[in-house]
Amino acid sequence: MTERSGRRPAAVVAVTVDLVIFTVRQDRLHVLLIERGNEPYLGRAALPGGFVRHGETLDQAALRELREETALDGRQLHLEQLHAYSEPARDPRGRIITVAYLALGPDLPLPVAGTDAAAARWTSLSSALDGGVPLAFDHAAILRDGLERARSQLEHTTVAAAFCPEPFTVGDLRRIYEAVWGFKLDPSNFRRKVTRTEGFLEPTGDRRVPEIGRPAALYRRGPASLLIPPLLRTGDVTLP
Amino acid sequence: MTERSGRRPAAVVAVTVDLVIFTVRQDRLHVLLIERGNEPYLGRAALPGGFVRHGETLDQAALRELREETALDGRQLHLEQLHAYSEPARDPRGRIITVAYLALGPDLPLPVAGTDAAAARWTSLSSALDGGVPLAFDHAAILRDGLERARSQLEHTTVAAAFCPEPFTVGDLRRIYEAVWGFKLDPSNFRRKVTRTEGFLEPTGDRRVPEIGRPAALYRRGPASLLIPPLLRTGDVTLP
DNA sequence: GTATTTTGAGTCAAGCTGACCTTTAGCTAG
DNA sequence: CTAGCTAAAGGTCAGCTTGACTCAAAATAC
Repeated sequence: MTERSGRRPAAVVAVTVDLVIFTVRQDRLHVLLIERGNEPYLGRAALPGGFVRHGETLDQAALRELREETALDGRQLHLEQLHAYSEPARDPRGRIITVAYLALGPDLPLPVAGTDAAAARWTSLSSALDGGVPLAFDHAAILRDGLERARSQLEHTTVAAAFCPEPFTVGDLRRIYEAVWGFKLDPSNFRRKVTRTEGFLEPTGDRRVPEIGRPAALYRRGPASLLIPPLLRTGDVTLP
Repeated sequence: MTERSGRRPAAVVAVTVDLVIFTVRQDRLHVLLIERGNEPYLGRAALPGGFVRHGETLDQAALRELREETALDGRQLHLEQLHAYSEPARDPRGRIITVAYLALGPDLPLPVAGTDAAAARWTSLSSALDGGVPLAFDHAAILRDGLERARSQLEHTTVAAAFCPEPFTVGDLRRIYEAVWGFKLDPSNFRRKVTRTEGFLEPTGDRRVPEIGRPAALYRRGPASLLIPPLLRTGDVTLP
């Protein structure tokens, strides 16, 4: 910051973190939404989140909210900062800036009851985005940005594996991609791609026998984090 | 945010924006640094920036700072939000969160004198990052993140053209890539790539006669913003 | 005119992609 | 026991892109 700081009064604001927590259940992308128990937007659906406390970094606040809302410790899932939203009128209570985080995790245990959070539930992305479930504040825009980031991350990184409880099969992983991107992938070509990418998948040696079909080899997440080259070349993805 | 907001005291913080402004001069990447005229870090080099004012969005604050520091209107250059930095001890004056922005522009007119900003100057990335010019606050980390983002953006988008004053040649554009990425590209293959990417370059029909060498065709920026597929497949870039 | 420099076009082997086909391994129905 | 079903796993192949390379074109300097 510049020395201008001493002359103009600094705008003092409150800062929150909001979480876009994605998971895939029944082959469809879901987001964790809570029902607001206070004004404003009482009763409306919203992204989980809360105020940043004194002495806390944004990352720490996001991890704390994640733990409080989902009883997840955050060490098992992917968490990254998404964007800061600052429209002065975005919160009727006053000047509140929020920093959104994107979290990707396997089909998580449902949020614990009994916390001070109102009812939290997994909502399919289609219901959350088509206007059937109106969201509080600017959370619809945040959700759209989170979806866009998640789709991009799947193409360029190995985070898709964060959606899969270990161990998982190549088919499990492919269904993650299909749920997030919204279209089918060729199973054979997908397998060739992910198994040839060094460090993406580590075979456990075991197999899983499904109810129908041939048994599939099981894998763990490997050490690689980047997908080079990316998974697709045609970069257009359609909304669900 | 959740209803928890009403029970716990919200941490009230000041928010600043800091700008990582890159340009390419003499085939080398440069960043705009100011010399601090106030405590803390009096006399140290720092990224330009300042406090967000009341009723102002972060984007507006970043554009305003950009205008104040560089006399640029921001309509000609690329500006995007980079990351929010929130380490409680990052500013000795107290709890100050900063949202960093990345700006890419052509070799800009040097910052106007006479503003309340202290001396501002273009600093080569090598001097700014090798420790020869220690930066105030956590600005060294912000600068590294900005460089990483800029390198990634060049690979996946057409923002490299934002570094070039129009009209420009394919060689001009290639030298941008070489300066930001820190290695040479094959001129012939680079030309094939960028001219075949639909909407990247629009020929003006004119040519530019250089001091030495064959005249080069001139181009304007096209409407495309994404590079599909990306420019490289080997994704490793070395620091300057 | 010759040397030099940069642009611009072309060649070619190697590798990857997307589309498609075949086989394998388990289950279930009859 | 066999036939049929499903999904996994592996293979084929034309077409495209890439990276390395060569070569011609257009200007200036000497």
